[in-house]
Amino acid sequence: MARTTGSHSDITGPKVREAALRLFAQNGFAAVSMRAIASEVGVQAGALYNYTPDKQTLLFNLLCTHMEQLLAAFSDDTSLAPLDRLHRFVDFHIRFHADRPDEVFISYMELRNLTPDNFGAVEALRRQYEDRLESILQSGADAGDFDIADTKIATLAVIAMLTGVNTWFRVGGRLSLDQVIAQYWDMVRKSVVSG
Amino acid sequence: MARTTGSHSDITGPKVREAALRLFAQNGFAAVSMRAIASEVGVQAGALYNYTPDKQTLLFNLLCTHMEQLLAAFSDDTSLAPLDRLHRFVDFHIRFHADRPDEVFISYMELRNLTPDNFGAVEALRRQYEDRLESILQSGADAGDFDIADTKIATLAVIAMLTGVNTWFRVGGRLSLDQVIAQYWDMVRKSVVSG
DNA sequence: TTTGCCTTTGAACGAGCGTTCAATTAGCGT
DNA sequence: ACGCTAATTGAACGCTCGTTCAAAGGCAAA
Repeated sequence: MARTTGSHSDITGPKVREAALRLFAQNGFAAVSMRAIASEVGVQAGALYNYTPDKQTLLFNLLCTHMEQLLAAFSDDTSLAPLDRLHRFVDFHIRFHADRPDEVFISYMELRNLTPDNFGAVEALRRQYEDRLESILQSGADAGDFDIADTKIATLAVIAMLTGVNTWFRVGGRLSLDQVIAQYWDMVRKSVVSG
Repeated sequence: MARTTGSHSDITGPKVREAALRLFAQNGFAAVSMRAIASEVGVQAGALYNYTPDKQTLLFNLLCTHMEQLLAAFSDDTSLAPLDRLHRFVDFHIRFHADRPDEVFISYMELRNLTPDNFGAVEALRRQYEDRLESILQSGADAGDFDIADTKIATLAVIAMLTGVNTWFRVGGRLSLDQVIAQYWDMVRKSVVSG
């Protein structure tokens, strides 16, 4: 046997990325073999190399795509009051991340499995995202709406807190996503305003 | 050659755990071979099996020991005011974790490489620690000192925020640990009190 | 219907993996 | 000084890994 009935690049390509994403998130990059990914897709391992030059690039593309979608999805509105901009950021961040648990997970866990070059590229994208939040906090601090000792630290503190939602939140759990967002917004708001 | 000059169990045992800890933190459990650990210690791979029944148990012991030391190191004082108890927790958590970056890192990253039984044991220890913080928040909420919608969520939010320090803090960086703790305490305090 | 390309197979490669174990020897108790 | 024990070596086991590639065959255009 060689080429099989129904085989097509447009179908197999996305399936490879989806299978790799799910398996990397579940078992970790190093613990997932190309054969395991192939088996999930329903092809032999060799066929994967029509869709990625190697395993490393497969991971890199997943992380890059995720970060680019994250940056593209959030649009700040600098004409709003800093507090409203922050509110929109918190709401967006929690929702976007809750929708993509696997992507978020590998973006944090598998960074060290990137080559130095690839790591640098992903880090640069992450920093861009952090800068979006920091500029909001800086605006609020400049306007006197916020009381923040160091905006860089506050940025990292808020992002860590919000991203932590992904470690425990499950749809259909005790609380709805709206309830979760409401409480996190309450805590974030209080933590940065004067008082 | 067989037994080598200076070889001794009391020396090699700790060296194995230290090397495994460092390498697991640096490269990830799955990416570190027993031969790599042995090489770091200065022995052959076979010698490691005098100190651990297998690689999995080596990881499990590292995580277990870390969690047990964490639990043993923090002593709550329920006679204090909730705000003071929380202050002590924040200070303790950041200092303890900043002192053990490798242990903290693998405790978060390598949980999924544990067998289900081992995972359950470590999870139980982690939950004990979270419960310590939650009881502080609950006390403050009951006393009317804190304004918290859901203490379980607030617990996870605070811990995520505090543990996030480890992803960027480095001794000798722009800020001292005391400065970092001061700002995090400010943010945590404001996020839970009324306002 | 034929042609040629695109996709996939399946075997193969060398390397490295966790783990075991008989042989060997350093160091300690006597 | 000597024998025992504990620590270590080094080779070997069967297995899986990422990756390559000639061969094969489905599919679309002509």
